Amino acid sequence: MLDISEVSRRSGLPASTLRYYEEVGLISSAGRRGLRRIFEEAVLTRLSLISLGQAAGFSLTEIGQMLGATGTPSIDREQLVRKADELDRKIRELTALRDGLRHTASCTAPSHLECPTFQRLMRDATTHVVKGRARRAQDRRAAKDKTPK
Amino acid sequence: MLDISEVSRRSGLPASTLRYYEEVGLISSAGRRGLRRIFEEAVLTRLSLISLGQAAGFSLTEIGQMLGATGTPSIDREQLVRKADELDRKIRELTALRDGLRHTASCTAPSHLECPTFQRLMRDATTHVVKGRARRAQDRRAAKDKTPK
DNA sequence: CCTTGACCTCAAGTCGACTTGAAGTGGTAG
DNA sequence: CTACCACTTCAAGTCGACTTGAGGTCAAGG
Repeated sequence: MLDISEVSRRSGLPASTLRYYEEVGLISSAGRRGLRRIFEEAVLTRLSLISLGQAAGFSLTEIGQMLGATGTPSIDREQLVRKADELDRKIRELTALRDGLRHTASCTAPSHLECPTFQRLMRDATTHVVKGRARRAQDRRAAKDKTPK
Repeated sequence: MLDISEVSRRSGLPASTLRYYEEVGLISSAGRRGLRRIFEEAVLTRLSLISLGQAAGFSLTEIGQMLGATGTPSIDREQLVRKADELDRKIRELTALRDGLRHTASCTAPSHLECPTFQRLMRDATTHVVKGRARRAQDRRAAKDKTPK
């Protein structure tokens, strides 16, 4: 049983963030001692998963879904596979970008923008970045229409 | 020479975003026809680079630095290499996360949190996520101290 | 027993990256 | 020539993810 400062110390997250996470249902405390939250050790694992998910570019909402909204961390397998595929795409993008940067750094062409290798890398990598952007914009509009005010 | 709607169409970005990018100095227009902005073709390349950078998790500010604040896209080679290394780290993180997800999806253990493979993947991957978080928090505090109000 | 300080709540603030809306302007089709 | 409408500006709003601050509570040490 850990108090909030202990969780903070061991997770590296400020107490304010832990309270916030509890408020939005990402973690839960095992109860209170007086006013004070007490946490189980398991929360540390959950916090690791959250940080990891964030590093992967998922929103807290998505992470909440992946971890199971309600306490128990039993997860929808199909959803996991979808997320993994998403990550695969992202990794390919980043790899292309990294190669692009490396190439640009060592390319002796007068302007790397003229280099065909660079151009190809870029075009490849950008295609579905834009698609993703368009999709998210669409999602936003759809959400807004459902809640017209 | 393209007008803003043409750039919007070909880049997939709303006109409002293009104006915003110009305002913050990420792109520039070749001039005006009356009130209306006109852009060179080259802006499309630049916009691709910007989207790419975003997909890689860089802020617009960082992207501005990478692309060269002032018009010309000649870039600091050393900075490029640093960014590439950063991407390498991020790619490794994401790969670990992806493997973790895949493993979790197929693991038959009663709870994947008890699976040693999963635990190792997670611990490995989270370590410097937390470091990065701490660093950014530190940066914020430093920036605030310099501009005490 | 009383003070201290780590914890609490709740409202408001911040930051990045845009979007939205109202009100104005001017190139061009009819 | 004039009406239309795509463009413009500028201020304000939004969203996610937190942080900050004021004011309150209570367990433990002196």
